[in-house]
Amino acid sequence: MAMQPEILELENFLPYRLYRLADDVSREFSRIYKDSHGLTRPEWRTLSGLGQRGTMTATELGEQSAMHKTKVSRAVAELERRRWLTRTPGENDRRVEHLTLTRAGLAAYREMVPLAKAFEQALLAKLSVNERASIVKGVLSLEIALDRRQRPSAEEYKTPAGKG
Amino acid sequence: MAMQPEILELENFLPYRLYRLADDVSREFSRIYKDSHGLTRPEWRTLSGLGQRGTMTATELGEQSAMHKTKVSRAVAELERRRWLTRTPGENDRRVEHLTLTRAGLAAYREMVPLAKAFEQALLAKLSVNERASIVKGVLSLEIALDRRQRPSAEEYKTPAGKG
DNA sequence: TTTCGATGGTTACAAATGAAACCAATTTGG
DNA sequence: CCAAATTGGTTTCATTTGTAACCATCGAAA
Repeated sequence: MAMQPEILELENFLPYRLYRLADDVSREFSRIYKDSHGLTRPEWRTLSGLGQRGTMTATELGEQSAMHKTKVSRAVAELERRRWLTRTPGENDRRVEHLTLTRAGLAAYREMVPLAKAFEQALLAKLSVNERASIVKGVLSLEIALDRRQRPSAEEYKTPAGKG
Repeated sequence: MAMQPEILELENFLPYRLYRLADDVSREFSRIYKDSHGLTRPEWRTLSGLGQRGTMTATELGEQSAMHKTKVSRAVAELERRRWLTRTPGENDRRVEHLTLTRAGLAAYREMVPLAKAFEQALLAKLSVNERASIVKGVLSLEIALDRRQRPSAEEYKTPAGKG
C-alpha cells in the first residue's frame, strides 16, 4: 500500500454533507416564513413553539427550539413589537415572563402550519418509502447518539397522502 | 376528525431536526479546526478543498465546498495571511487566481485530516450497522431529491480541470 | 434580616454573514 | 476595432450572531 498523504473527500464527509443538506432544506423552507411575513428563523421558531405549546417562558422556548437566550430575547421582542405575542409577568416568580400568542399571532401561526407541513410532505414525497424510512431512522439514531433527542416519535413520517 | 387547529410539532419537523442535528455535529466538529488552529469554517473548508484537490480557483472552491464568493474571498485572504496558501495568476485568464497550499498549509491539512476522519468514525461508531446504512442512504437520497448531490467519488477528480 | 450565589432575561460589543456595489480582465456582437 | 455584457474576485454596508457583561429577582444560608 502506497503511503500517499491521507486525503479527506469533503463531498463524502458526513458532517459537511449533513450541514449542507440541512442548510439547503432550511434555506428553502425559510421562504415560507420569510417571504410571506418577513420573519427570521428565530422568530419563526418562537411563533411555532408558542403556537404548539400555548404558553412558555423564554427559557423554555430556548430549550424547546434549540435557541440561545439572546436569539429568543430578540425574537420575542420583535414578535411583541408586531403584537403577535404578549408577556405576562410570572406571579410567583417575577423574573420570568409567560409568553402567549395574541389573536394575530395565532392567525399567522395557523396560516403557516399547513404550509410547513406541505413543505415537509413535498420533500418526503420525493423519496421512496425505503428512503423515507432511512432518513427518519438515520436522523433519529444520530440524535440519540448525540443525546440530543427531544421526542422519540417517528410515526408521523409514514406516507405523504397515500402510499408510494 | 376533530377540528382543532393544526399543530406543528417542531421536535418532529424534519427541516428543524436536520438543522439541529447538522448544527450540533458541525459545532462539535469545529473544535478540531477552531481549537487547534483558530480556523473558521470557511477557512477549514478552503484548506480542506485545496488539500484534497491540489489547486483550485476561488470560484471552483466555492462550488466544491458550497461557499458564497465572499466567504471564499475572506477565507483565502486569511489563509494567505498565514502563508498557508499562495495565489498564482492565471496565464490565459488574468482574472482568476490559482490557489495552492504552501508547505505549511499542507502540513496543517495533513495534521487535521486524521482527526477529521477519526471524528466521523467516532460518530458513526455510535450507530449500529443498520443505522449507519440508514443515515448514509437517507442523506444521499435527500441530496439527490434536492438535486444538490456532488460526486460521490473523487475518482473523477483525477485530472486537474484541463479544458477539453 | 443580610448576604451570596444562582437564575431569567436584556444589552453591549465584536465577529461572521449576505446582498449589492464595485474593479479589472475577458468575451461578444457589431 | 470598440462598446456592452459577462465573469472572477474584492470591498462596503447593513444584518445576524455569539460571548460576555449586565440588571433584577429569587432561594438558601447565616
